[in-house]
Amino acid sequence: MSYDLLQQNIKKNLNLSPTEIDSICGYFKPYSFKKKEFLLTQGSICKFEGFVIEGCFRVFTLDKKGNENTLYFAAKDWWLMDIDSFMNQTASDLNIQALEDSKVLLINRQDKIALYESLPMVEKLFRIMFQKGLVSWQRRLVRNHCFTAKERYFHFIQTYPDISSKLTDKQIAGYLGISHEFLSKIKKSEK
Amino acid sequence: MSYDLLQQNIKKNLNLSPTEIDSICGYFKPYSFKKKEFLLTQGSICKFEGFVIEGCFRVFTLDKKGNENTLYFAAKDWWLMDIDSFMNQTASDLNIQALEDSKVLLINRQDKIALYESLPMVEKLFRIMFQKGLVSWQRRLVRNHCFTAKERYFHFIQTYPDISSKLTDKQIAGYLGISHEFLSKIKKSEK
DNA sequence: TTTGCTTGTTGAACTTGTTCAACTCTTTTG
DNA sequence: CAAAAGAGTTGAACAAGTTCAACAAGCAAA
Repeated sequence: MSYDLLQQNIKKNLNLSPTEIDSICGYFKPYSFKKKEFLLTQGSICKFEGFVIEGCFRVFTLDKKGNENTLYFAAKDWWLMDIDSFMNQTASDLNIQALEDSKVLLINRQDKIALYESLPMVEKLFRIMFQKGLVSWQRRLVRNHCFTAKERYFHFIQTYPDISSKLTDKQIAGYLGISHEFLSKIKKSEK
Repeated sequence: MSYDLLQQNIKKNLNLSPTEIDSICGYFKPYSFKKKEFLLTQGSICKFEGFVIEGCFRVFTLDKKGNENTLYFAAKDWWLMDIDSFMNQTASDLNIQALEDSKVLLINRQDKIALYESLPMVEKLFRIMFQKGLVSWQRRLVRNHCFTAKERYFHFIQTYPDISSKLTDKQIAGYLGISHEFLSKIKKSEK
């Protein structure tokens, strides 16, 4: 069943009773996205927070020059959201697009609020999740400052072999913050 | 009284009763740090989470080459912590140093856990705080990818005029992820 | 006040990464 | 299947940022 993965993911973060986990999961509804379909486009308001069951998504911004800057990829077992737009109902800066046919479990804002209110432990769950997220973002920034593009590339493919194998080099370059031409040269230099 | 600032800061994040805010504040104890004194050094375990009342701190890593990489500065009204080391009691990667004589309110790990347990709303408070933190870190990464060093420099001094005026150019360069020589050239080019 | 340490400045040579354009190869789509 | 669009490669010229070294200026401590 498609809720297994979500249940396991919750358990990894916080030790909750099966009943509690079940009621949390009950708030999430399954949706499918076709390859290239958008779950969110910049300028619109984020209506859902999600958890990926199958497939892969790319979360990115577009700057004025038209450069795509990838914040992160969300494959199976990853959370997917524009925190700011979802919580504050402001226009989003982000685009979220399916890289392949994908399945997600989504919760809308009203239900998320109801979930927080009905089960106080959910506050703790997300407090822990966001806390872990913060640590990863801080580490990523340090890597961006200390490492060269080449080092960042190898760190990425070694850390996320399952995700990086699904991606085109252009997408990886967007994540690393370099041009795809330069990534091509990095790969050549290593052969 | 030195707790006013912490009370205000909590209120900005979550609407709690005065009683609740008071009991949260009760867990925090005031400490003073002399200029250049360390609140945390890398390799040791982070014993405290803190809130700055007065002065300013720098949170940074040291890579193998000896480059100082500044994650952030924490002046008055900022939180200060190594989340990872504090929660998981693992050796810290971070150094936290007072840039001037400073005052902080600190809470130790045992009390933080007790605080979470005694007042469930504190979970929500920190969930919201970490959520906001995550958004800022995501935005900072995007800026690092889209903006040049010059643009990042002016963004920083315009966004945090109060903090940046306390800092040396070397410290700002460490935050922006560039050499201090290059920052000197950026400043010259703009005159 | 003198000494020493740290910060900031500048130039030259260098490295890293970008941009643009041309070409090939693959994938998608009608 | 044909056509078009997208992905990857390569080279040349360029821009951004680093490194090193030398020097000046400011600050701290004795």
